[in-house]
Amino acid sequence: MTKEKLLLLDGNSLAYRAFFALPLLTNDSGIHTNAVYGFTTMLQKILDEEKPTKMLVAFDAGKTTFRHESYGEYKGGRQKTPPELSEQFPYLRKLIDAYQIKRYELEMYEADDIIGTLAKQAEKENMQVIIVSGDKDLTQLATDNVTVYITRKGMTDIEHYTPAHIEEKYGLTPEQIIDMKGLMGDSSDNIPGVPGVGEKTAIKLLKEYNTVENLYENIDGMKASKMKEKLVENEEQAKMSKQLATIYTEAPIEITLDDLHYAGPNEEEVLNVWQELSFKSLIEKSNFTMEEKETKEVAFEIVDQITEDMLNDVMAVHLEIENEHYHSCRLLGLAMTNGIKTYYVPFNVMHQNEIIKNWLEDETKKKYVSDSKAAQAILKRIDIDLRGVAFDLLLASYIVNPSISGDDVATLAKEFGYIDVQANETIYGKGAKWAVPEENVLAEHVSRKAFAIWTLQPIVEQKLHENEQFDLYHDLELPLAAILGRMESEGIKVDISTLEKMGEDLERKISQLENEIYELADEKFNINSPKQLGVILFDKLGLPVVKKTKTGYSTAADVLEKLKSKHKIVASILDYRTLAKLQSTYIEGLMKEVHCEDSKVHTRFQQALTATGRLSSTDPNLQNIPIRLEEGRRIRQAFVPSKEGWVLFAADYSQIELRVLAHMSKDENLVDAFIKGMDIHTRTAMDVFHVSEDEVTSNMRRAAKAVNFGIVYGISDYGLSQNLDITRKEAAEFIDKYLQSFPGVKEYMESIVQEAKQKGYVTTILNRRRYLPDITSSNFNLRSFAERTAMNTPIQGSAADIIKKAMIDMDARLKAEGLKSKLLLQVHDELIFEAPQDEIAILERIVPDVMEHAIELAVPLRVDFSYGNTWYDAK
DNA sequence: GTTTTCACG
DNA sequence: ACGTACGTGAAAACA
Repeated sequence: MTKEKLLLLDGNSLAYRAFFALPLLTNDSGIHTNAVYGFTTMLQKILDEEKPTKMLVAFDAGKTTFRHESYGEYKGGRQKTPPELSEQFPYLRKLIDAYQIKRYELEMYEADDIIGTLAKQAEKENMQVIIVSGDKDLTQLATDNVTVYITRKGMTDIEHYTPAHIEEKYGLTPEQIIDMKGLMGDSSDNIPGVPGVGEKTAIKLLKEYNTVENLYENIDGMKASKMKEKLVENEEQAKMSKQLATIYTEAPIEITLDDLHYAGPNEEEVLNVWQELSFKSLIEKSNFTMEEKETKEVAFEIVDQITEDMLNDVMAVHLEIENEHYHSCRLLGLAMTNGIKTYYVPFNVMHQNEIIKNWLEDETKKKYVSDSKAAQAILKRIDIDLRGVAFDLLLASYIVNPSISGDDVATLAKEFGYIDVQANETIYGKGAKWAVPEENVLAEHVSRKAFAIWTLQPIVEQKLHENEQFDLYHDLELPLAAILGRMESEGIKVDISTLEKMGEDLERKISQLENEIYELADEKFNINSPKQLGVILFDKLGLPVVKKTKTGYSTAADVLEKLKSKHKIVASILDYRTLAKLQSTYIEGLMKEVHCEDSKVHTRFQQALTATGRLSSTDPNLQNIPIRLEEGRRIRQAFVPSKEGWVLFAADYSQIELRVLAHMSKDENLVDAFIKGMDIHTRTAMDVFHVSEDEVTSNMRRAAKAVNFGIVYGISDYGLSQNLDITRKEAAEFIDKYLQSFPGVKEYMESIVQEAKQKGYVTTILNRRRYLPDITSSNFNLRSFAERTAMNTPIQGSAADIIKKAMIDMDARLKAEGLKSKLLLQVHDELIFEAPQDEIAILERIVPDVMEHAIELAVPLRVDFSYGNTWYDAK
């Protein structure tokens, strides 16, 4: 028989953990669900990984325990359980019952004691025991057969405490965890410990004296110190604290190990609870079987001929494509509905059909769609110019909440509680099993999508109005989608032969470096493998380990940079990395993306993806083409105008983010610097270092520049210290000096974090929102992250608003001036056009004009520009 | 599928 | 004490 595996869960602790780690989710009827949700994801993960044969969830019972008898103040001063959490416990119990897991609580004892008692019993029976909790106290129970899992940030990140791990982490045995707590106390349980003794001191003392008792037996030998006094003064308190922290392993429990057999969940029951709690993503992902959900009937008709009477003035339309690569994949068909009649038109019926082409191109015929940019691009390929888009579900959802992940209609619809669209995966399968289903199935699926868009249009628009975001959606994102669609369809020409030549060049250099590296290492290995490279550098060559990753040694560039002086091989590896990156990503990768029909790349700009409102670019990503180093920058020589006699014209905002910060903070000093047109980093250096303009050294300017970056990112001393390779203390001093010089910035940063805490979100100039649920987390890391995000998002997001507005204005201006010049790319703070040579003089006038006045700020916006025969030359 | 690294603003 | 700078995408290795 295989060994029994017992899983013991600390119900209260895990629920608390989940509650504070996750944002306050609610189900459709307004009940809070985040604690149950976190518990569930953690439970699923552990069940999948551990496959236990026995299980129990222990809960605390009642208010008083035996610990209160010896110490009345135990757990005193504790905040009342928030009502948002209390209301979740009944659901948690229901869920555990649905999983058919035993749960247990015992008067006068805590969950810890139940778990400790059972763990000891199980160990005697030679079982393998896993304890799961959010509370590190439980680690005192770890033995060779008992592992304690503690959830870290989020709920599914779990740290495994074995005696070895505890030894490594604290240098203590599991039993000494109790002594540690006796000495340092625990504020959350109101255990006093010895005042002035924290974790560090406690560990130091225990390494010398092993236990609290032994410490006091030998305390006379300790040399006189403030700490010794404290220890002597608080001997009783320390001993009592240790007692309080000790988990009682002989609780009078009335259940036995035999009662804990676990045979798996009642899947239907679990699904019912999930349904009740609106755990849509879990329902989606689970492979639990359930009788077919009663989805609403959607009557649809597959048409083999299109007639005028089918086409109304307002309809929802959905174009079904094979996959996300809409510049190359097949169009399968389209569905359209007016809410009463729904039609599915297979591709071969709509193809080269004048009636539907005319309707799709008719500006006065309003279309509700999801992802209008994709629709426009795919139709363009069959010579149809989509017009009259009046609603875009994808963009509207993104404006309501940019954190929504997924861009398919099923996912978006579910966000608004509409469940009658199936996931694409359900219809098509995935991976090798992917296939287009028979026409009836396909037609129903696509019809359901169109119907969902129709149904959701008023609901989502209402939400936009409520949030005062309708203008942002309707006047910015929606027209921008059409512009981006044209940019993508137009594409940018790539000179393949230039890339090929560079590739051959690189190939030679790379193989030479390879040989050099093998020679220096005295063996061949895969330089691309951080793991193998780590072995060579740190084990074989004995270089000092600067930084570790969670899987081993870090070999990142900043680490290697510090090792450069230690061994010749390091510089070669850095060079190799640079060239290998160029070769694989920018030569080979880019060539794969060039369409052979027109020698162009057609990127896709993701318009509903980033949390801040920026665009992103994929297949290929044209927003990260090298520029900083000359070798890489030459890649840009391969990007050329599409027509003879044309050039590429590039215009970029200067310091847009800091100007946005000046505008929003109204800091007098920062505003003044921009109004006077000063070099902002030099000006910052003058103020921070208290020197005159000509006394600013290049190092001072460099430091000031890093501080300015830090400010935009949501400053932290640690981050700045890493960037400048200085100590944290020095970094903190820099920041302090900066904030003294720019008091308005300081005030702004503090107020934006306060606002985020109060409202739960931050906004940009055009009222784009980003929700920050972690801003109130009790977890330091999560909260700090959210605070930095609160500072950064209005800046980055407002800059994104500005350039998007500039793109719309620019499009109108080009049209108004009757120019042939075309906008091709956007790279966050710059626009790239191709233009006939004879329009350059005009562009030099109108591009900066439009960009600089897209949105008026309290400081001027400044745009630099240039042009040339390739992207490289537009510098 | 996740992790590490590195390209950009 | 806690351990990260903000926002992205692609390639390669490894599990």
